[in-house]
Amino acid sequence: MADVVTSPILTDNQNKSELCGGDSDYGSHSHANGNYEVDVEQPRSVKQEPELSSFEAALAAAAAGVNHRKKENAPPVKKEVYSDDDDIPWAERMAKEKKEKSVEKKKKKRKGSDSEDEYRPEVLDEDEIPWAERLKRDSISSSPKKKRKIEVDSDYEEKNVDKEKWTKKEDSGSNCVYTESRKDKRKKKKKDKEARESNSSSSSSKKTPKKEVKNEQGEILQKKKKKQEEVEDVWEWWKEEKKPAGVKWNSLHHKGPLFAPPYERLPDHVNFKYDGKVVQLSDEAEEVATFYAKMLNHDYTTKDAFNKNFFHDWRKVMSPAERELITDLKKCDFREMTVHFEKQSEIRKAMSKEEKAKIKEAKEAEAKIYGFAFIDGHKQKIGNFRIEPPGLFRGRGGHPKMGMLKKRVRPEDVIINCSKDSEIPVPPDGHKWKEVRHDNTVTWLVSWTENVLGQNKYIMLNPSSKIKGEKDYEKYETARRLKSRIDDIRAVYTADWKSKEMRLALRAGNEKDVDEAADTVGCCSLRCEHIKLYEKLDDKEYVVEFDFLGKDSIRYFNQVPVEKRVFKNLQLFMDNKDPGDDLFDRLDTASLNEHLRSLMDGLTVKVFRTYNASITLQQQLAKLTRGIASLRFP
DNA sequence: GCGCCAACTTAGGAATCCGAAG
DNA sequence: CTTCGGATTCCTAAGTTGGCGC
Repeated sequence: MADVVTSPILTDNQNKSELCGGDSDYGSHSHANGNYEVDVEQPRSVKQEPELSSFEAALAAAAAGVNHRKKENAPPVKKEVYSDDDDIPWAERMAKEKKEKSVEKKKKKRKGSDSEDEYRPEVLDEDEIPWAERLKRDSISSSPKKKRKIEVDSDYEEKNVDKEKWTKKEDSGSNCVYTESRKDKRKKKKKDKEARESNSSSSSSKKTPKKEVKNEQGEILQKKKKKQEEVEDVWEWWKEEKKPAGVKWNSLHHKGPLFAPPYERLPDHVNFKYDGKVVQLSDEAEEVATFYAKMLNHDYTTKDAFNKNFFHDWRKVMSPAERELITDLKKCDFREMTVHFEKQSEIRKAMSKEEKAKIKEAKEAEAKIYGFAFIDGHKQKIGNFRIEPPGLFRGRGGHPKMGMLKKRVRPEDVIINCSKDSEIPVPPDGHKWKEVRHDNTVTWLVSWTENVLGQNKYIMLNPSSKIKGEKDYEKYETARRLKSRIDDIRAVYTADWKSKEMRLALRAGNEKDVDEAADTVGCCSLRCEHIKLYEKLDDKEYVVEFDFLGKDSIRYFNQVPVEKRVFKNLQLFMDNKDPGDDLFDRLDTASLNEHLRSLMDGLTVKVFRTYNASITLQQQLAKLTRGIASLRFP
């Protein structure tokens, strides 16, 4: 069975490797046996996240009295001494234990043997050896075999190539030709095969014109050749020496960003009407009006905040005369524009194959120029080489800024990052870059500041690139280390909980400004109003009910029976607080992660997410592929 | 030490592709 | 051939995290 936690190969470039965990529900069940069932019946509007244990960890950290940012404002945590051990505030016990542990740790360190950070399981099973090392080891022990594997169709190599949809092929001439990924080719090959068969077996059955078949056959040979060279060009960066800390590249060369095409005015017969009368808008005002017209049938335009923000920003780009005339959005009639765009999209859909192919070709030509960067001499695909076009900000949930105008990005807004000795990308005619820098401690090629939230946006490499792959690799290695430590770590905070654990699936949750973003929370930013405590609910005792908006304003609702002690602690946390107060006022993501790092080097909340998603995928794969030998990972 | 922010990852939703069924 | 719906890809919003400056 494929070892998910082991292999960076499975961290595919669409971030979907975590999908298995991401869409499944762990939170609503207590998994004493560790078997996480995927619950497909979870209502879509109420989402449960997979990072089971972050909440426990949060509680642990909170209780351990970690330093926090809002200490001054926080009401003092009630200190009570209980005679019954069962009723001693968990927070206090944790603090005590932590102290004892740290003393023990120091003792151990003095002995000079295994410090926590250098923890190694006694026996390394295959799982615990980093994938790269295993690969190296394998290549040493059986290098001829390995070499053959690369040439033949091994799963491992195939996945790598798949990740790279387009790979460089040095043609006999100086031109670089890009071949499609194996996956795509497999599909094409299938088609080709069918075409050939139908051609050779019966000349009468002509599904495709003869001329075309001939071409395709020619292509097959070429493709075979390409396929071999493509494989040779896979950059096996995981076998290379690592760069010094902080350095992300030695040389970086690219063509800069591709800007959105300039605005083209609507045809004369498409009109905007105000108060029933046709109004000729200026270029700027018309462009922004089209953004709204394109969204007229979308839910967004029924939202007050969206309309208000749009109208405010639209009026800003109007000419004084327009601004004087157009004062009420309700009197604006965009329908002709909307109909025009709908027609256009229908025309696009109804285009002939040839026309579509032409457009595709033109896009590919753009991608050929702008879609690649050379990093340390290797050609790598760029993730998003097109600069975001202007439009209306589509904030999700109840975002207060939805509908605001996202302005057109000009070269003067753009910072270019490349190596000093490289050919510096040329800005469009008559323009200048905001800045050209040569910072090899970051991975972005281009950046600009977006005007709605004032945040930086970046052009970065595709997930299949070395830079992203390496990070992904690290991520899974950390998750793998967590696999060997998870029992210890859980034991730290569940020592007294015996059988029942309070396992939840929550994000960490950072503080944020309610005026700047939707009011969503995670574990660390939960407020008292987000939980309800029931001593008894239905037939269960000590039930905690969670009801809040998580990431993307997706509602999280869950009722979890917990250990009495956990329940009492939550009661304690809620004591003397208003509904709007932070539940864990002594906790934030920084201190939580600091605490986690003390348990394991490199451990953060996110690692639990990766770990849980991976282990779930592994378990599900094991369950569903039992006995299917052909699905074995090499 | 704490608050802010740059840099980076993750994931929702729209657009597009693609294949099966009618 | 058309229609439909699921899969895939693209785009970018919304998170997390670590480091830096005050």
